[in-house]
Amino acid sequence: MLDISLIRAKRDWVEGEIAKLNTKAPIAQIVALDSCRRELLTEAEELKHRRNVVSKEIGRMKEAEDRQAKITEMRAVSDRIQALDKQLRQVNEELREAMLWVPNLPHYSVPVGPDEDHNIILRDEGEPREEDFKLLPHWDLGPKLGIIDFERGVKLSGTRFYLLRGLGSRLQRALIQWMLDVAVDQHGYTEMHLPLMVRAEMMVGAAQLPKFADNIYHDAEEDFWWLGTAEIALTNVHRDEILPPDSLPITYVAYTPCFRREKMSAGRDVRGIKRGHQFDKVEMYRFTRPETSYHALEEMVEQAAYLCQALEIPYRVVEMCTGDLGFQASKKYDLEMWAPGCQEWLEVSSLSNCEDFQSRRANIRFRREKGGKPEFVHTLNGSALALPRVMIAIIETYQQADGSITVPDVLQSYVGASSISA
RNA sequence: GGAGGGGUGCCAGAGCGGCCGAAUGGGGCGGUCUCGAAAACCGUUGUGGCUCUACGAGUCACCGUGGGUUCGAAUCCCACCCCCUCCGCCA
Repeated sequence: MLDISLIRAKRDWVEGEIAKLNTKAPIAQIVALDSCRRELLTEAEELKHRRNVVSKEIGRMKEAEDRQAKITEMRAVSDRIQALDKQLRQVNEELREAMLWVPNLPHYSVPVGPDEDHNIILRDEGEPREEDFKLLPHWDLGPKLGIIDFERGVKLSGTRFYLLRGLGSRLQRALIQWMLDVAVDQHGYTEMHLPLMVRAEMMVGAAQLPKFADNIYHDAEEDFWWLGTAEIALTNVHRDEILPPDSLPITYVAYTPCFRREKMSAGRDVRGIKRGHQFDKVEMYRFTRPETSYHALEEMVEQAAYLCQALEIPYRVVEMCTGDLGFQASKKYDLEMWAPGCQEWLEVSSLSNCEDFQSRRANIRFRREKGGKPEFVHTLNGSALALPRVMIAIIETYQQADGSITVPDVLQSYVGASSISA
């Protein structure tokens, strides 16, 4: 959520920034509702002041006649207040709802561009593999090795579901374990185990609702919402808190399954394990002071990139342009791994600085010093990494001429094997 | 799932419908005393909105949440959320 006073003071500038995002927001409506709200508020509060004063007088009055006269007068005042409050409630609700549809604004450093074709490839690491034999895509190699089972996944749950089997399952578990260990042991993150379903307010706080309701699994009976990413739960861990001085930065890492309806990408990426309704992910998360959040973002990019390097898989770092920033981010980087079988760059990580966009929604603040005024924290999130796509990259990159897969060095002790064969 | 109890400020804990933004104790912060510390004593200790002649002033709101009754609600009524205890059931 943006600061309403920013919209009030610099409306044209805000509208210009939103235009860069190649999206729309109900700014005109917000400005109108805001001024309406303040008019109603002023009148209501003046009347309430009068009522407070006179009501105290009534309490002290002895003469029944005087008393009754004042009570009659105040009855009218109260009726008016009630009417104003009712209007005010409605205006407030409309204003809040409208504010929830306004996207975050881009950081000044973000390149301006209408869509993903204008993203910037910052760097490219590692040589894409070329062989004299044909490198198979994972959807062929996986079933051949008995480590991915598409048919039975579909039998159980329908399209976009699959099973991992044997060393395939173990390889993924090894990756999860290894990535958590790196985050905790090398980078000092605190590991979290989270609820996978949360209340609707958490979805609003993390800026998933109201805009992305279509993409979220929802249990109507209990009103539980399933995580599309651990970011949603992590954002709300410190909801409605004022963090004491010296508590920042707070850094968390969590492994969770993620659930997405994928309504927007119906018919796309249906082959293989690239885009399922359920996938696993290790997520890094930080709460920082405003002045350190961009440094933190760069650190997180390096931490995610380290994983790609350690796995010895070619990857690249892409900086999102304004048109591809999404709803919550002020600045965002993607990490992509090269999958030589399906000949595709796969997004394995997305790292964002949301500044105070989520912390305003979820009301997460901190104090610089004892007695200082509460300020909103900055929140950052980044995958480290998304499992299915890393699995694809490993399976395709490490395949051998005999059809087996060599296990990357860093994972061998976790997998308990150096290669996977049929 | 059944029965009961409860949600008040940083914590504990009071609170006849007006004198309650809230007693009292503890904690924190500042000070007196002290070579220093402890003890004792004194003072202080929330968040948000709006307005303005704006490093300040005024005002409104906030005692789980949302409504209602009333001239006036922490106090009365309704709904919801959460917590605790006991019983039942269960990985």
